Amino acid sequence: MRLIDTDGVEALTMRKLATVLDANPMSLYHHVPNKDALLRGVARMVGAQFRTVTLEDAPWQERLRLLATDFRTLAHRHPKLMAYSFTHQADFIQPEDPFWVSLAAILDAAGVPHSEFPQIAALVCAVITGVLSAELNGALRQWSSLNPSTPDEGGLARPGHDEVEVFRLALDTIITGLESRLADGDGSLDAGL
Amino acid sequence: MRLIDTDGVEALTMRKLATVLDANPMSLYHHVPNKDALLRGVARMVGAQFRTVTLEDAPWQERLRLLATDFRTLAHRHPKLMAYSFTHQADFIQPEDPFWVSLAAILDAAGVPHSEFPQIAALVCAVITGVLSAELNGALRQWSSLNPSTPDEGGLARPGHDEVEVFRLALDTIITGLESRLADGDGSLDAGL
DNA sequence: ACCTGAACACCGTTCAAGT
DNA sequence: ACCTGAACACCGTTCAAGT
Repeated sequence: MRLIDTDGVEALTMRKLATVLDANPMSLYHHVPNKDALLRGVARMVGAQFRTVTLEDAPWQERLRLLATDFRTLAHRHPKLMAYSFTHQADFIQPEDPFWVSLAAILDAAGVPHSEFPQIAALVCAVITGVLSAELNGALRQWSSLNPSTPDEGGLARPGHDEVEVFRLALDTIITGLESRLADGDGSLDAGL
Repeated sequence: MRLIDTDGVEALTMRKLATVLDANPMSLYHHVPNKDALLRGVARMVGAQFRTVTLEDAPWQERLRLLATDFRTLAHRHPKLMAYSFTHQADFIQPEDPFWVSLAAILDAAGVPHSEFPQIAALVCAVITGVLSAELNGALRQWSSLNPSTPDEGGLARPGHDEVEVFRLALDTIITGLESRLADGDGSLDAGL
């Protein structure tokens, strides 16, 4: 983790790891089948650190906001590893993970019909990890500083810490969108397609 | 491109490229400073292929939907490269790109106030590329097939092609969210924070 | 049983020497 | 001026040989 956090996942090398551990590079293969398995193991260890409090009786909107920001907090603790996991490990989120369990409970509380659950859950996961990885890899800051067509207005960019705001904005926007979807088609109509 | 499309970006090697081109590996360095610059160049060439028709007088919602699906079409033409670009090139979308120009025009038509433009634009880009890269790397399919807590229901997953639907769903959801944001705070209030 | 040195098949890139 | 062979400093992984 120290190697990954400071220099990025691609800087983690079986050989470097071995020297840090004062071991022979080949001894690692006694504990792990290969480098990919090692990275999956590390990612799962970090993922297992996820914690969130369950506000049973709060409105689902607030619970979802809390779940997402708790996830963001974890992601910022190991940005390099999480950015890597989001894009290289499609199975990073597992059904038993607290994150998924909480998400399922929240969507259930929101009244998402069973038939629509897989798609809505996938949508929420995709938006959260998508915005988060844009934030972690710098794209979010890049986009926030791109003005419409007048790039000579004021300074180069806004003061700073725009990224939390964009994350919150994205979260609020899909929450509002889900609200109105759940309001006007409770009988699970495939509205508008 | 042939090498990248078939075997992925990480399979593109200066040495392999050279043999495909019937050249000496070192001759490449006469045309390109290094491998990273080569990948940026290829990514920009593909990005420049983006085309979308401008429906000046259609509602902004429909224009945004079209922009996003046109972008998705391009992404699916070179999935490996685009997935790589999304996560490794924060400046993949440039201010002069048709995509960005169109997005700016659409948000303007939607009545997004100038002060909120950077954040809304970043939000839209993040959601589109985020969901798209989840789709390209397989995470979207993974999530769609994860049922709430009854993993023993019916078959293993839905028939197929769920992913377009999730993309459309995400798009519709943020559009609806933006609609209500633009409706109730036209004077650019920082609502709800 | 456990460990490990040497080796294999690769990388990106430099640089001096060729034409 | 342009090209390129050899070399450098790395990789992940195998495998036979050591203890």
